[in-house]
Amino acid sequence: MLLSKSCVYGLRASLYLASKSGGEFYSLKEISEELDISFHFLTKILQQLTADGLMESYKGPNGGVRLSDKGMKATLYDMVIAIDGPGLFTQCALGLPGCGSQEPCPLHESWIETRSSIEKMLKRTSLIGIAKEGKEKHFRLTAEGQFSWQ
Amino acid sequence: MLLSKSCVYGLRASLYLASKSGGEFYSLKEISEELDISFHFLTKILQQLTADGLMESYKGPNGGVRLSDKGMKATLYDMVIAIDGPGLFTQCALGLPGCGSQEPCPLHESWIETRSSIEKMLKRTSLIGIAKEGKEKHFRLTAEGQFSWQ
DNA sequence: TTAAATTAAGACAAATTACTCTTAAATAGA
DNA sequence: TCTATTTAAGAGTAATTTGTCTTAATTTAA
Repeated sequence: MLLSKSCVYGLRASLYLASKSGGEFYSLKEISEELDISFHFLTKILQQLTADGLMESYKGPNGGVRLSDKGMKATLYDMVIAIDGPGLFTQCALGLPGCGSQEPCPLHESWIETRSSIEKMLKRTSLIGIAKEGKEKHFRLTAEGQFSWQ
Repeated sequence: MLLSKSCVYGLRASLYLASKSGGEFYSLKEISEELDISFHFLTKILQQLTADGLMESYKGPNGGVRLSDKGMKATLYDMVIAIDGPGLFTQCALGLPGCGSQEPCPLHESWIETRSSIEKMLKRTSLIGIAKEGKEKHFRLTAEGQFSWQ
């Protein structure tokens, strides 16, 4: 798989929050139920995004998480980096540590091109962009499609 | 990671055999040592490729494996499919089962484009093509670069 | 015929990823 | 102040991937 499950869950939750974007906090319970993601697992993942400054959290009744200013400006690339790290965009397709233009593996040239097209795609896709588009096009964020962008 | 470790090992071994291409059998011991891959693990992986008809094996002294006729004509795509399966080329980037042009996830359109560029890259790259090019360009197949295409 | 070399197959172990559970800390509101 | 609600943190469990080991089957050659 291109992205880890953690990353996919993190992206879906980020898009959920981007679609709300009223500045309020949304509880992890609500998010996990709406998106059909394990509550505790999602908690861990969003803690990473909070630690990274892409989200903010608030404890106690009516607490929850929301996108920070940084998070509101973020692209999918930022979210992927925060959760999966930069490996996808830096590593050799054959996993060879010394691979580079100096001493390339057989896939090097092709792969850096493909890899950069993945990177560009994620960098040009902003959370708020999708949230806006989602309201028109009713994208699905869950397996059963129960989530609605309103 | 884009490809599993099994897949990467399988690709590297396939390229190794393509670079020899004399029709002889090469022992797994030799291949695993040259490419610095665990012998038993590599055995398992190449058994898959043998089961898939991309390689042929022969037991006993001077036994080993070689690319079959099918394997000699194969592209990296064929090898990836045989080891990792078609998931990379069929699945939704967000892992949503029902995702498609009917009910797309937010990444659907971008992802099928990116996904197809990965697919095209792997499909246009044949084992023998790389073997030929490797002899000119001395690509690396190992971390330490000890393998030479001759 | 026997021993050595080799792949095949399956059980096992370790590492990583995915997920769950429990307890602690913070906060709001009664 | 007390209780309920919520995130934080960490330990624990399960599943998957990666890697190892042992035994069996096949084949060659002495």
